[in-house]
Amino acid sequence: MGHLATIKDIAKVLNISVSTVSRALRSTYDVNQETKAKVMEVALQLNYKPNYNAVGLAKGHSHNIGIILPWITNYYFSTVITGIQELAYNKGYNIVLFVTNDSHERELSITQNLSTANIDGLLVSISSNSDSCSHFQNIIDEGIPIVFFDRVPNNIKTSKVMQDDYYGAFAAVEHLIENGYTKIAHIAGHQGLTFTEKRLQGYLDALEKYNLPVRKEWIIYSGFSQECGESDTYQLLECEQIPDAIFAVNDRKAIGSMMALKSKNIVIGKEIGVVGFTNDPASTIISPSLTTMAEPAFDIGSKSCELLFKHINKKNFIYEEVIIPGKLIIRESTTRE
Amino acid sequence: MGHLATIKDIAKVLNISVSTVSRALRSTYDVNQETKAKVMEVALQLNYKPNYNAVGLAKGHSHNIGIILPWITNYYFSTVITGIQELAYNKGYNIVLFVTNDSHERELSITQNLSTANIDGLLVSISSNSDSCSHFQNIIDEGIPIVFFDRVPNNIKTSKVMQDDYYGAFAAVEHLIENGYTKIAHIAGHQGLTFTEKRLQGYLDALEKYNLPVRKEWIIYSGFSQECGESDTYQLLECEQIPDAIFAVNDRKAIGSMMALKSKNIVIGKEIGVVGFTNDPASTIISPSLTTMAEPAFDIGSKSCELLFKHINKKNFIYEEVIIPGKLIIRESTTRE
DNA sequence: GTGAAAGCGCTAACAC
DNA sequence: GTGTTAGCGCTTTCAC
Repeated sequence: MGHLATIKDIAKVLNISVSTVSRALRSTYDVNQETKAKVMEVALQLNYKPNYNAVGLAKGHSHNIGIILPWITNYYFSTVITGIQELAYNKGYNIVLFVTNDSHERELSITQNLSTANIDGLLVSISSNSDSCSHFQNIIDEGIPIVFFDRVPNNIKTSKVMQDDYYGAFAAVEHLIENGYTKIAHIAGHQGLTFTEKRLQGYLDALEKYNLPVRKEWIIYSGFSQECGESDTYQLLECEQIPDAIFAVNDRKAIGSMMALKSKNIVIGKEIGVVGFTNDPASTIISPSLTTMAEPAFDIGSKSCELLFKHINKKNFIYEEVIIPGKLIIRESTTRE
Repeated sequence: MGHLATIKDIAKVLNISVSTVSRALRSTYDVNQETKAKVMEVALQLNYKPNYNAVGLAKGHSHNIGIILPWITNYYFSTVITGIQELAYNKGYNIVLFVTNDSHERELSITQNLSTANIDGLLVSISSNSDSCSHFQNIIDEGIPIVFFDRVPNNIKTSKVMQDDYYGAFAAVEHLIENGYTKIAHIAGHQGLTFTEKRLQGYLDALEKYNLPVRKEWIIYSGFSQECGESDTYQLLECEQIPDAIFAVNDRKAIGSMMALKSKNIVIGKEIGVVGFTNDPASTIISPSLTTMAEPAFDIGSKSCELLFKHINKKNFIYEEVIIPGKLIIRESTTRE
């Protein structure tokens, strides 16, 4: 207790030098098979674990990757993290987690206090009101790579991975149209966020393709919460022309919307169709079940992590923007009869 | 780019020694106010960030705490992490996250590969089938403190923080009884887990208090998933005596149970009452809404973290077991008319 | 194939 | 109040 075994201890036991031990442990350079075997044995015996602080200091990297995101208490982000975790674990990297609570100030404070010496790379999903992203550019300039996922800034040149927000939205709205809905509203997310804009564009283009009306009052920007979905919907129900379908930027808002509709005794599907985005498990719990564009959250996580490792391993790795398609899951909320 | 500022750089600029810089930066010992101000200024100018690898090496600790838990993709655990994160952030600690996927093998591998030199303490919720917990005892013996939360082992002497599983279950079942349900079943979690046993005991004692029958076939152990809740319920419906209420070990199982009941057109509340445990947001999304014992997930996280810091700061801190009460939230699933 | 020694960035005696 | 120096555990030239 108290004293952890070091390579010095191993060296002493075998009466060899620390450098040999170091080499043996990492099976690098040419080291005698016998010596190596002995080193391994003693290491095991002494319960030796490398001190990553020391390794990091000596080698100039840390074995850590950081994740910065708005929240973890929802299906999407927690699943992304699980995907990241899986890959990082296999590569022997540790994950250091930072939660911004979707606050730009917190995001700033986190990035400014981040000791870049302790993080080999960063995976980030920016907060809603991060119009300026210079704090991330600074980090990149300091030499530590960043891969953005989901909520990506558009003025930084680095790898990004996203679900197919544009076609996802397009397909969701097209599905609504194919099912006979014609007055389609969109309850959107925070204005300014790239994916919010892309989903909006998909919505608009689908309407245009089918010559359906676009009404300003049918497009409402607000937050991403269930509550926002609820209040947006009440607002929609006050419109001069009441829509017959709602495309929500995510499932939480779609669910809020359904709650509002149910409270007004509006029959979902028949009177007003609702389609969401995510495929949150809650979409099968609510009744009627929610039609939604499923997001490949786990894959987004593992793909982001994969790209990050490429950046870490070869600097000047050409950045990539990866777009992973979603999958429309048709359920009851868009069924008319 | 490339070169990060070090205390040496600061020292060079001001033509003073590194130790003065070091002292000034940490505002420890007595250092001239003027010198200190200058150091701070240059540090800011050079965008100096301490290299925690080096600090860790020199001081023998790491600024990191680890979290090991089964999953993060559910309301409870992700909220606990958020609570931990909040406290850790304020104390300037980083969080290193490990997910076991509820696999004992993974848990073992994580703990065995854990370099204890890089973690000052550990917060853990054990996996379902971790009957043996010697791997955690080993870590404690190596000198790094552990605080367990929620899923705690009972053969390790260290701080633990839990919701009040026993009284929570007792109160939930008592609520059922007060509402006239008399044939109450319990769909439990994995056998062997402390909290599973405590909730079972609360259930049993409530029945006993009111002289209600305990039937073996009404108590089903299985996993914690919604699917398990569903299949457990189908099994219950096959019983010779069909229960008129179900107490589920958690909300996910309760929801699975409700799905099963709904598929059989059984009117929840009226015919069969259901009560859960957690207060997962899904409990208000499902219809009828689910009565549940709310768990103080966030507080569990921050309290665990607080205790861990106490252990870290004074070794031989007497361990504490903290039990945080829950709160019964009555909704429709236990309303008879 | 192995050892000696310098050094990664920082802290902490110990001098003065 | 400040400087000098050793050392944390490891990697890595450079010798041999």
